[in-house]
Amino acid sequence: MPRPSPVTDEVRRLFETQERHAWSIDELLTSVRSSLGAADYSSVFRAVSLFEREGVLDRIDLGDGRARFEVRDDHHEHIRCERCGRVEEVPVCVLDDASAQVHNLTGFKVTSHRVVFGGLCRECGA
Amino acid sequence: MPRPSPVTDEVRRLFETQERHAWSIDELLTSVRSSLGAADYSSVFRAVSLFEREGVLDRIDLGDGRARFEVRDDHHEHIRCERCGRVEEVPVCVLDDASAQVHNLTGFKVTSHRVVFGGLCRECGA
DNA sequence: CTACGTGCAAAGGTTTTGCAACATT
DNA sequence: AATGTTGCAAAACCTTTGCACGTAG
Repeated sequence: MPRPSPVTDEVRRLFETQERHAWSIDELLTSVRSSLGAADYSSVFRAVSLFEREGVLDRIDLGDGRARFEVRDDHHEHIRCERCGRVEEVPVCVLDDASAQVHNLTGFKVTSHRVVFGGLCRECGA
Repeated sequence: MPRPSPVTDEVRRLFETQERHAWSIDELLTSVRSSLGAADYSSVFRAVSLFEREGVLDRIDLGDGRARFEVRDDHHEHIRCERCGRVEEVPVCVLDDASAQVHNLTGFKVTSHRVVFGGLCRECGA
């Protein structure tokens, strides 16, 4: 039986139950603190690092200077509001057949891609 | 007549004459030092910041933790070797007509996008 | 003398790690 | 007693800024 690990458990629970996408460590920490009362940044960091090592989470970089984590599932892209920073999921992969073209153009063996759209969300665009 | 500004001039010269894409500040600094003998990181930083403000350079983020700069020109995507970090240009935009689809799917007003392919360059893939 | 470019050093922000304390097995 | 989880603090890494110096106008 594993030892109690409230912080790690709460981080896991957040990813399992919440609909949120692309959690930053700070966002996770805020949520964990509201549940547990207290927690340290490094503990949350170690939790997501563990899950990333286990292959449960993917680390993504949206270009806003902070790492974000989300459950590893079907590939998709992201869209981030350039005004408020809100991040949502683009539920399709628009590049599935572009890789061959990229290979032809560059000679690289394409193994991954990462797309981030920028824009204004419904609230900010109004 | 402007004052002498060897560092700024040399950074400008690198962008004007070199074929390299997506310079990081450290890469610029190394190159400037090999030409001028000595230069400071902050001077190179201020040069690229100036050029970015002037609209001559674009800052891009390839997800490797360092800012990169390149001459503002026709929009294109990037591909980065996941092993050696080499960055090359993908001389097409594979997303020109995907924005409307993204808008329909998310409701965001799409104003930009950023694509980074990952892969293995010809040397590393062998 | 004034203004600008530069170097130096330090501040900021985020990620990462070392270490000791603590609790559970 | 041993081990794993956590908190605290500091290191590490990159970007950014404050300040003083030196030089050209």
